[in-house]
Amino acid sequence: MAEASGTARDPEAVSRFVEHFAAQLVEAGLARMPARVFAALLASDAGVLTSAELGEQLKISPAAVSGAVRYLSQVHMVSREREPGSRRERYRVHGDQWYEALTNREAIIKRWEDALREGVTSLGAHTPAGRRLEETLAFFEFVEKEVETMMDRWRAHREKRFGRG
Amino acid sequence: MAEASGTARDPEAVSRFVEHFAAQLVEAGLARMPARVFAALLASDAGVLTSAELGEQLKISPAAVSGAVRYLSQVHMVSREREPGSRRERYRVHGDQWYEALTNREAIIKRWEDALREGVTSLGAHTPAGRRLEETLAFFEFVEKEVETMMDRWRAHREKRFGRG
DNA sequence: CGCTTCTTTCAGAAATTTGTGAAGTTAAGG
DNA sequence: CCTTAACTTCACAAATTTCTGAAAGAAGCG
Repeated sequence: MAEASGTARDPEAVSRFVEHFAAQLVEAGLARMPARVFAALLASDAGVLTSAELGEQLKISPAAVSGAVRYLSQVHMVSREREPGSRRERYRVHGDQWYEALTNREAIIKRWEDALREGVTSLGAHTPAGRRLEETLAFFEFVEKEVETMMDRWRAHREKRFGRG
Repeated sequence: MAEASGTARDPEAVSRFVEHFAAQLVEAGLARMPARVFAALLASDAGVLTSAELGEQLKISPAAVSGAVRYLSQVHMVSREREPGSRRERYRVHGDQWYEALTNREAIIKRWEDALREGVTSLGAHTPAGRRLEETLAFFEFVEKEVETMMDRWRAHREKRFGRG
């Protein structure tokens, strides 16, 4: 079907993957443009693309690219680089760092925990509702700890299977 | 401020918690009405509320309640019960089952994995992009396994700390 | 069986979100 | 410094989502 050999990539095959994977990300709650930009980076051979390349490949305006990458770098799913001696900006998925970011819903979990703690206090720790909130809180605290050790195990697993990036 | 003793609950304190916690859930990607309904259930003493109670407490129409609980039970965050000999429906957060549901983004992860596998094939497993997708896939497969054992550990931890529900 | 009470469905108004074009800003390179 | 290439910001039009009121659909109870 596609001439998958040598150096040329089939842009259609790439696009199919990008749109399909982006759709899954959208379903999981990511906004559309960030999802598409991220998928495009993930599917690029170098793991790096310029704004212009992103805009062209995804058929979106510079403004849309700008908004998407701003979001993505805020949540550390991509990093931006200035290619020296040029005003072109480049965006990169960093193999490692992005799924670390995924599990780093930490900021979010922390806020859940804060809200729950407040609830326990204001509803009363000795009430049934208070106790339910307390248990929920305990769950998140537990998960938080576990995720940390899980990522350690992943890094070990990864190195064994793929070598040090 | 609130008469937090005895039996009466301060509706304002409850509402404050409900809206605050719901806001966090919304930020994490949940739709507004499901978030509010869920928070209300979580903050209720019995862990159970009828449609009418939800509508009244949250100042929303029966239609909105209906839509929210349909979604919530689809993703197993609440269960619905028919109180026998009445056409009142009741909705419950089940202590245990709901955070199991939270970690059961399984369906979603599975679809991510499918999309990634497709990408590996169509971009070529030997290409740089293909290899990146492969590693990402490996990460999700790893997480999937880990989450399972984590939930086992949680159940043990929970029982020790809170007793069997 | 019909009445009544509760829930669901549906069409549409209102609010929100999204993506664009155009103007504005920054910095490289003469 | 001035020009120019690149990115960003902003206001707005379009698309989408959200919630409601109203009508239709179940199911207990007489």
